Amino acid sequence: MATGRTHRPATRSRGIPEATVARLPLYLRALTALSERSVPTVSSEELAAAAGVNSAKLRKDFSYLGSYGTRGVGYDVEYLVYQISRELGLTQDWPVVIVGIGNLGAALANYGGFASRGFRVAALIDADPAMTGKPVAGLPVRHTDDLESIIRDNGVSIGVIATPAGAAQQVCDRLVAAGVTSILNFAPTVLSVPDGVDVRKVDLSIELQILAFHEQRKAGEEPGRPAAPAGPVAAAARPAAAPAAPTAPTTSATGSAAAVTAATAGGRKGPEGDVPAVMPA
Amino acid sequence: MATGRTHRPATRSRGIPEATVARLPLYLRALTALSERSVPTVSSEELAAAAGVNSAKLRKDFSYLGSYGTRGVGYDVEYLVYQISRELGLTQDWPVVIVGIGNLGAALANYGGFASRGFRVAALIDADPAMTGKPVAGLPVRHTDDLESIIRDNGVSIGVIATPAGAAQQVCDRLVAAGVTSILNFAPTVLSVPDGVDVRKVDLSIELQILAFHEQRKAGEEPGRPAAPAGPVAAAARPAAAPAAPTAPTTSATGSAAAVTAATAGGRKGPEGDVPAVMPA
DNA sequence: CCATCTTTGTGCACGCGTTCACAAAGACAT
DNA sequence: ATGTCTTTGTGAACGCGTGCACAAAGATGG
Repeated sequence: MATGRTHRPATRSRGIPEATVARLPLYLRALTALSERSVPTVSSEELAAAAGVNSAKLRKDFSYLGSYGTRGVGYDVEYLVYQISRELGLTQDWPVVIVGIGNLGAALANYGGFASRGFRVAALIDADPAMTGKPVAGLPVRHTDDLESIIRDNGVSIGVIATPAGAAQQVCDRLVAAGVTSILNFAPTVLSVPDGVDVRKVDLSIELQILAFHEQRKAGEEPGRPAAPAGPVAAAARPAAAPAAPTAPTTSATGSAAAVTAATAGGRKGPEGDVPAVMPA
Repeated sequence: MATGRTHRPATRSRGIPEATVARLPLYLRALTALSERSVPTVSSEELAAAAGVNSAKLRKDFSYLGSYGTRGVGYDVEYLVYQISRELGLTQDWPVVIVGIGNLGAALANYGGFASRGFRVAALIDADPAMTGKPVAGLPVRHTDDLESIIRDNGVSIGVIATPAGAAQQVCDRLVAAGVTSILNFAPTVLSVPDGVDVRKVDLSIELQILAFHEQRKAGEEPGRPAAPAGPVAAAARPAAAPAAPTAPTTSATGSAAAVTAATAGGRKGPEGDVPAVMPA
């Protein structure tokens, strides 16, 4: 999976644990598949296998929603689909805007899984004037100048940011100021938002780095040390040069501290330069 | 953030907790930014703020790597960048293949954040013969028939799946059989892999559904019940019809159970039909 | 109506992760 | 050299999430 939740100290919303909420879409997908096959009921064991989780965990998850199962039989598929959909708020229509129509933004706009889950792309927004009016996925790209009015006219409360890192915080601020209270961030930056606004982050590069960590570990555990079976091409110390042990800083500690503080506290601008293309770094 | 890790019962690899590993890339990004600004040292407090985490957590995370800080001063930026890079295996060159060159696959191929982190796109692979040879992001698309030889010739151990859901498991099986041991899955399916293979999943739809849940909760807590301030357009019960209370299943429980078992146990084929476009559902 | 069998719902214990709070360590000034 | 001040590194407590294991519930068959 991608990264994870942003702050929210496990604020168990209405008694339903965050971990459970994160699994509900998984169950919903499996149930939808069963529903399409006209399967009337499932046991926790079967559904858990389909969703890739433990059956006890699944039952406990469902227990937070209420008792929708029948002992000795299992769960009614249709009924459970409806209950989970309702719990997730998927029985409503959620207008969504996508900001930043590069490669990724276009891919998201073309994504068919939106409408089927109650999400409707209300508008595509990009800062490049050359993009304005150009149709992407059947929608004309709107210019950033219209961001506020688009949000207000459509009652948008969920925004997707697919801009370069450097623009993300600024876009985020404008979205929030216009009334957006949930943000899905694909830009490789830590967004700062006021209380009451939810941010979730998807970061491809982080996922790959986590995989690399485990991959390296696997290779290291192999009997043969130098070359792993299907391991990476051994590239002698790519980074400039391995710095020696920490040396005493040349500038004063307080001096560097001030610089850092200025960069982060005032840091509405992404610390990392703009990423060349589109995807999360 | 996107979704999360797949199985792996918190197998603390070499003493470093999974949760810590997942945060290391975050620290690395913040440190890289500081390095580019030629900041020599950072305190845990400052770095934690830049990475959006608790300072105590950051210090504990670093303590798993060893004692790289200097009390009274902080951490040497360059040295820490090197240590984290090494720990994550980023000082090696990781050849990666992307399978499924639709909108999303193309976006990933064009992503500039790969090379800067030690990842190199070895090949782009697609099943559509019409795509074969067509250049995407400077690389000619290869046909699926060559998958095995590409993996072996380049020593690829990390694969990215950006195919429709229906093809994902099959592609996964071939990747694994050819020697891939880490997979980043963008298809909306639960992949089954043998032990020793890591799978991480990125699922856009799940992220949006989690946001919708919290958004609904916020709207529900507002004084005015029916229409939320910037809430969703109230669409009267979109789903077909709210099923009544669970009715006794018409077919026998054992009958339906068998059907489900067949669908999931044998289920190398995605339970959900192919998604129209490209992105995770 | 009773016995048996299946499957849910949950009490309980365990382990991981987070956070607090502080002692130890070192830099820096005098 | 000594004292002060900053910041790390970590012991310990707490809370959440997971998984076990079982009692309760209900279906099913005789």
